[in-house]
Amino acid sequence: MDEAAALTAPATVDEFRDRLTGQLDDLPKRLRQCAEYIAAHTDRIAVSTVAELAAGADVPPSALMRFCQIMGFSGFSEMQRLFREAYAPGWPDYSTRLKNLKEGGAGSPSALLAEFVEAGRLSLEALTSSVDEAALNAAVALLAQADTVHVVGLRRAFPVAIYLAYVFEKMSVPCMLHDGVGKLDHRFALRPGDAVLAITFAPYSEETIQLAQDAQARGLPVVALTDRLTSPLARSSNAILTVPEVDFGAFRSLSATIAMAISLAVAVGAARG
Amino acid sequence: MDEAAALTAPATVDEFRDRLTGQLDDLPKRLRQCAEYIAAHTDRIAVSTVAELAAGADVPPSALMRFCQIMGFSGFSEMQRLFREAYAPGWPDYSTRLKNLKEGGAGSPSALLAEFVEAGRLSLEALTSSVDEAALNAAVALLAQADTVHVVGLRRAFPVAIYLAYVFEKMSVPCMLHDGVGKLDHRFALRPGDAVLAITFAPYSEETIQLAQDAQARGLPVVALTDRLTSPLARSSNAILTVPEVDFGAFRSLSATIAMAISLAVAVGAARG
DNA sequence: GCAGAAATAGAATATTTGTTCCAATAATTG
DNA sequence: CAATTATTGGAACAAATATTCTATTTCTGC
Repeated sequence: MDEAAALTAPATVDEFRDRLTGQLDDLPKRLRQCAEYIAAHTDRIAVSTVAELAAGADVPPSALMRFCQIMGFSGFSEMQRLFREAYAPGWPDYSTRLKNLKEGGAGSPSALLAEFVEAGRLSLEALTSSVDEAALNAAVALLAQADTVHVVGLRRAFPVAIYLAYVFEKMSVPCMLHDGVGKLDHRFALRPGDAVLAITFAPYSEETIQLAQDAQARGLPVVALTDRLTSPLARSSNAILTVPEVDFGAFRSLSATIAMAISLAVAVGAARG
Repeated sequence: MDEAAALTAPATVDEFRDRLTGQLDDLPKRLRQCAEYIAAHTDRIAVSTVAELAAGADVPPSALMRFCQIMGFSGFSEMQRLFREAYAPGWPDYSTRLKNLKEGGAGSPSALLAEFVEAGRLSLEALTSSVDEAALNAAVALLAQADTVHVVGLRRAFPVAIYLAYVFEKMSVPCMLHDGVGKLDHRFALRPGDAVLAITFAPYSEETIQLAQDAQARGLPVVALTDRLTSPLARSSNAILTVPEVDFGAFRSLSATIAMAISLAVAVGAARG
């Protein structure tokens, strides 16, 4: 009676999402409303009633029931069971432990740690929503074609530059780190066919911007890793990657920046084979 | 009729926990079973029925109802509402977005990014549960008393060492970074009254271990930042901080390590005033 | 524009789930 | 040890919730 696809209910949340996106296009009006609301509020399924979800999607409860059946479940309860069981996430302990750490009192080492952990975590989560996949792919392509990758990043960006150089080395990608040691200026090491990976955050480092401009002027591709699209690097780069780092106090956690950097480096290494 | 405390229901999850631990001691057998089960499975309240929780606690449903009332709620439903509403943040689109990133296919840049983000996040969460507060406080005390802090960390630990040096500098803490540039060995820069902060992870770097041993032999305090308590640094350090970093592929995210390092540095800076 | 099919809304129903109450039991006190 | 009080278990009840059904509306293809 039913369509072939609907015979078996999704057994995991991932399967559920796949089926949802797969069916989204050929669905009548009300059912599509359901699908869209559910897609945007998947997390609430476990803790809501049919009536609540239906109200949220602005459809009558019966429409939502039909939606559940379209998705392959016998009804709402069966669908909800999937999400109630899948709902195990780190929530409980994690925030409790964080709270315990903070109890040492403001300024205590463990309270500080809790703050930095939280800043790092927020940064990472924000990164998943702000990442520009097209720019990331472009950046990988540019660097994968380069003869030598020149990495530049100073001050607070220097740890990231160092780590990038380390990863590139491990992946056998020819890489030169412009570290400013001895105030030596290696700009003439830039050769045709090379590419530059420039990293800087506000307050932007003059030397980094300079090198990026130089490279750009000589026709070399530049990839920028920075904090916003309005960064001074924007004008002189062919691909711009931004990371929304959450600061605590005067210091940034670097978690998101490093995650982005290492992904970039590994992808480049892989693309070169 | 009721005890004074029970007149008003907890308005937040934290208040709930406080009241729970407060009452745990003077509770009859069955109610204590409830309290203990609930304390251990707080996260399941939002997605379970009275019957399920009661079965888990091995008490009849009515006992659990009485427990809800003892806690100040009118009944189970009211208690559940607290947890259903409190549960909004964190999970919802985050894991969705992560999944979308992964959909680029294994090995695609955005899939890699998703993996590294996840590794970083897990590392940070694990850090909150594994941190040894006593060791952390001891480490801060040791470094706060030092004339000069010597930071050493090479290879994959080098980015962390660099960042520590940067933060110490910003906080006006006298600090010397042993960076191995030119293979110069600065071990004779260690003066009485100084302290060493040594960072290394498996495979451990010989030079780092060496410097720590030297310092220890000369009576200087050594703080170790490493991956396990059985690290070779353990023998030659006065305080040992371990970070449980989750790797993806061959590379570690460094998120937890950096969070620990920066907390340590800021706490030391603050302690010095 | 007219069948026929598909989709929809809302009311009616069935089921699950929460809640109360009281008799039975265990603990406490004089 | 008896009397009183507190605690417990389970059955009966009430409320909330999911589900089905059907008349009505909206699409679709000719």
